[in-house]
Amino acid sequence: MPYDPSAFPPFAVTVDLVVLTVRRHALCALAVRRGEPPFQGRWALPGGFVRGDEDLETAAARELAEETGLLAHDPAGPVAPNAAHLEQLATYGDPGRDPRMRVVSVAHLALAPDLPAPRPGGDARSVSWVPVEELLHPAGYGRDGDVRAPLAFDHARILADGVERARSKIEYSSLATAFCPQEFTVGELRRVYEAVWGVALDPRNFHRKVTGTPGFLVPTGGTTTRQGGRPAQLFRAGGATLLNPPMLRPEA
Amino acid sequence: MPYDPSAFPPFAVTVDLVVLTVRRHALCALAVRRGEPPFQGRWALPGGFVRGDEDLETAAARELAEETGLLAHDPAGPVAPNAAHLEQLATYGDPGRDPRMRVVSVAHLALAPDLPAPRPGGDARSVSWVPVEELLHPAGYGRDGDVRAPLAFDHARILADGVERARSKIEYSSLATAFCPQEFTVGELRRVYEAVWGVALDPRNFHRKVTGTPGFLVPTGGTTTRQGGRPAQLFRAGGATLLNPPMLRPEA
DNA sequence: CCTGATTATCGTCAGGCAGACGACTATGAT
DNA sequence: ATCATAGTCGTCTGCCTGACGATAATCAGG
Repeated sequence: MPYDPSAFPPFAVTVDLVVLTVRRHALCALAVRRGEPPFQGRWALPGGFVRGDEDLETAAARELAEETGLLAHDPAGPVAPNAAHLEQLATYGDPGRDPRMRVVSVAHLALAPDLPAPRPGGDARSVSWVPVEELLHPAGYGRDGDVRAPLAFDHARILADGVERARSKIEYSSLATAFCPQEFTVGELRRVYEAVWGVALDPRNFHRKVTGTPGFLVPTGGTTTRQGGRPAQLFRAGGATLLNPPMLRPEA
Repeated sequence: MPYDPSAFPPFAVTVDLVVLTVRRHALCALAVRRGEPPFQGRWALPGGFVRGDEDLETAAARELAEETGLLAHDPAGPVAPNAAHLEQLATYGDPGRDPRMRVVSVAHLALAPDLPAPRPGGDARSVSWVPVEELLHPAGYGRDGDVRAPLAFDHARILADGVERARSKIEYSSLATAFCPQEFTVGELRRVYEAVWGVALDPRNFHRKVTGTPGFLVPTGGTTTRQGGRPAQLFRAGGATLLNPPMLRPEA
């Protein structure tokens, strides 16, 4: 089998984004409404072609910025106020996943805090935060104008993989703080876990766990009462990235 | 930004394989010696181009079979005697990672039992099991004919990612049994963990843990004395794929 | 046959952590 | 003032783990 540079079939390579946030106690994903065939009028994940001289992660960060204005979080640099966690998720390359041509898509997962202004970029397409439940199980939903149809292409599977990655990763890492603003309370962090896992957690045990794990949370000294009730301490994310022992997800 | 099917740069897409096994108490990876530039004479991971009508996982399984004769394990089908675990690892696409052209490589991770005949396929290239320590830290090694040079391309990073995936995944899944033959003893399974993690485990606590986890191990009734000492019970892998609570990796 | 080396297997005990849940605190709303 | 709401601190119990003692069943060699 001698090497022949002309003997490989050409592929288009794209990045697709699973961008997750927590809004109003629900896990939501960024979705764009398709304006043209195939799958015209259906929801799809944002994404685009990788450029000829571009790194995969750079392409994902560029698409993220174009769609949301979010910057990918650089672990080495300073923490930008609108930084998001970004990591590679998986790659999808079935022949026929795009009817137009052979496309291999490197999906990425981004986690962002609930943005005051999650408005789309300069693009004219409709971009929205949609609860993942609606996107993954569209049958039971669809009040008023909602598109009651499954996601375009194989994006339902990509989204499901991204959601499962997020669900399992907040178990053993401090990644849940990526859903929170820079300063947050224990209760707000707990509501992130509850929204992502879809369960209720005991506030007292949760408080003991997260405040007792060294390096997870750093108190800032301030307090807030924005949730009502007794004022709560404000924290920032600490340096620890791994949670040991992990936060256990309750049985389904 | 109107859609233009001709506006994307063409990429070559390959699959690279991190095939791991445990031989003589050491974690080993399958490596091929490169016979031509670039990186002539260096170790590289096995891999090849994805065909035009081929699924990514199919391409990985095909390469695996070509290099080792192993079949990818089909969870739905019967357990073949030479079946290996195969899963997607990550995708590497830096411009310039291959000096010849723009190549995006979808790396896969395969875990195989120690094969009596791990001989290469019909290919003329030199294929060997090499301890991962030698491949990742070549400076301190290299007795007699060994190539004391780092892996070709970005394969050292791919291998490191694959090893880390295997190390973390045997913590919370029953995947370690993929390194064992169909029937194995608790001691043999323990030596797998010790080789992959590079630590010593207490045989008594390990025995209690694995035999006490429901669905992990199924006794076959037979015993063996192939390790010397008192005869040990033989087990098969049970149906459970998730270990809850996980097997804890001792601190480094 | 007896002895020691080797591996497997069972048991015990103390410490740590999680789930269940009681109690108290500090705010805003009525 | 009273209530609803959310936060924070404790207690208790059961499970799991790490450390380690003890026993069992084989083989090698005298």
